[in-house]
Amino acid sequence: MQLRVQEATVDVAPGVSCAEALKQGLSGKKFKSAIACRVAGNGDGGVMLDLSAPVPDTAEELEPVMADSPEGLNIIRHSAAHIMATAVRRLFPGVKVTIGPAIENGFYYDFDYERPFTPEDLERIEEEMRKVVSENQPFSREVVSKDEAVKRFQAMGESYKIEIMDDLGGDVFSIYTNGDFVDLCRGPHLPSTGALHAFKLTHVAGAYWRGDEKRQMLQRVYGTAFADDKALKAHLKRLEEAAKRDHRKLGVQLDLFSFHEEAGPGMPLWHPKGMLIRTILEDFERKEHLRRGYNIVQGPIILRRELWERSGHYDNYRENMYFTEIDEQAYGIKPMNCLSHMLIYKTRVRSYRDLPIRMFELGMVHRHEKSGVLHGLLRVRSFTQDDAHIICRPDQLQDEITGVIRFVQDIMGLFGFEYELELSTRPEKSIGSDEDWERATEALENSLRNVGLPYDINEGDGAFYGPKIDIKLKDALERRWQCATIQCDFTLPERFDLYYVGEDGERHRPVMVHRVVLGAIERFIGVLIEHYAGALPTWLSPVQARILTVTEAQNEFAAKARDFLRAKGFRVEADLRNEKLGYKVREAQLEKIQFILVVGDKEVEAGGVNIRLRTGDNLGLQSLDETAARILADCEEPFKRGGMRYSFNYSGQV
RNA sequence: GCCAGCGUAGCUCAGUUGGUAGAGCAGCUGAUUCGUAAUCAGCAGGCCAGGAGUUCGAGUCUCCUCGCUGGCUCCA
Repeated sequence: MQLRVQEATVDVAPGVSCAEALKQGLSGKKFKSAIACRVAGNGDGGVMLDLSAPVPDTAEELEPVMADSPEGLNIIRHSAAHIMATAVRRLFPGVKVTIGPAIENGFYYDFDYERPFTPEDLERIEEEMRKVVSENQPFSREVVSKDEAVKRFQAMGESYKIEIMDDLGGDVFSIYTNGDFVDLCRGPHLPSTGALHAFKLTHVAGAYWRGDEKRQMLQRVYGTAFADDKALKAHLKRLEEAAKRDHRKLGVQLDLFSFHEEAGPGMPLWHPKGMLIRTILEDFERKEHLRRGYNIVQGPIILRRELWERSGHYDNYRENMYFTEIDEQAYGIKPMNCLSHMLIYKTRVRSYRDLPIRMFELGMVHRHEKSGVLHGLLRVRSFTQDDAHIICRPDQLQDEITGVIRFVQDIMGLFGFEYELELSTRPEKSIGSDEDWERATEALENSLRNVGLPYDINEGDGAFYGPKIDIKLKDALERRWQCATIQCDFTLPERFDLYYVGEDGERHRPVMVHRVVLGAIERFIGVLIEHYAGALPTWLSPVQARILTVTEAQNEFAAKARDFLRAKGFRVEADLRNEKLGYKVREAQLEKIQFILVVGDKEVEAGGVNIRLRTGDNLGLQSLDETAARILADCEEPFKRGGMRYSFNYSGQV
């Protein structure tokens, strides 16, 4: 039999182990870091082979899997999980293992043990793992009948593995052995434990068995592993850097917002600079909604409880709502803005000619989120949605959804965000006819296709009243946060008896689309801060420029220059303190101010300023007019960049 | 809500085996008038998250509550 490893051709005997085949292939020196191999060209695009398994006779070509490829990293990390389980079983007799997959940037394994693991345990486990690695135990694969597998796991007391097999179904299972540890596993793995070169355990956490909060809480141990030490160190360094971009840290440093135990958890308070960012963003949004044919409306923060009963929110989300009572009347503090919008719709009879009606509200809502989920600005209890409800005819649904997706596309492009789209379909608990669901899901999917954006399908993850599209952004640590969402709703128009008069003179039921673009302003600003590491684009910066004097002799001119720029609408401060220039520069730099304008005797004489950017670049002496032109150009730059569907003309001036 | 960890001055942190609270930065006062990331000196600043307990004595040990952090679950 002949095996080809990329350019290298190796002759191996039939039935030789894959590890041996790879070793021979590698002697061609083409794939120094290959850790596994794959059979290519066998019809279904190739299968991963375990290195310890014999090469099947059908094999023609072997493709190397490089250690630093996504596939290779998965193999390394999943093998690391097995090695961790091996170590844990040695250290903690009586522990039961459950599942241990590779995940983004690492791996974990869930254990059932009599007590939680401590950070000290983590160190011991890591140490024991190093021993397992140094023992260089080969991973070997066997395919056995279910009866045989059950017998073996029963003997080891591994009841979870049996439950997994029952859930998976099937008659035969592959099991992997290294040393005395046997695990139910699909594979593949490294050839042996000694091939794991760089790993680190990071933290322990509780996790429910099968992700079900009613079931056993297990101990999850997280770790990370890479092809080599250099890559591992680089990853840990990245995490350190990411921590510096944490919006909670920057929020304090830049004096944007705060939380108070006295005010209540999840209730942000906006300081002047943070509120200025919000104001600019909100102004921008109002303009963008108006130009897209939305109407701006506003409803009250509290509405009578009966209304929430009618909408179904009282039944479904009572636990997460705040209530109050006034004059013996029960009120609910709104967790959503749609009810007011529907009441506005109902104030008159609407014709088919009036639709679609798009109502936009920067609506402050309150949701009593579970205490454990709160996270800085990214998950709060009091927040403002850039919410809109589109009430339209069924035949308009598709175009309306497409319009919203394009809107989202524009905004995300403006900020240079990468985002993920998910289409969520009908959940088990839901209301509405099959026909409605199909039509709406199809409208959402068609729109996604029309716009040509890639998306994932999240089966059964829709809201109970309709399917939806979610747009997710990443924070500094690459955790995903839902921002924009587009949801179809057949229920509320029904419950509130919304109708329009059609061409035929009859009453018809409209469809309602709930949608947010930024999502919650709070969350969006949190993600923005992390995205830009606090250095916001000039149009959004609370302070666009600061004028620094070298000595007090220039204070008069500096104040004039400040007033000149302010009169043009820019947000400018003057630092007239009796401090050294270097000190003032440092402060401005730490505050991430884009334009640092230095004024000394030379500049006063020339009637200009010396421009230093936050990048450290020095643009030299510039006139005040030239300075104003530069600030403006900087404001408009993101709007002019490619990829935008509309040309904005917005400098963020307040 | 669940599991674990943490909570000392506005911020970042130190605080020996339990013996009565400390630094840097920020703030205030004064001096200094200075050219692109920290001028010097002085002053002030704390119910050690809150409560209960153990102890002659608790920032240090135990329990409860609150809050924060990392996960899990949830997210209309």
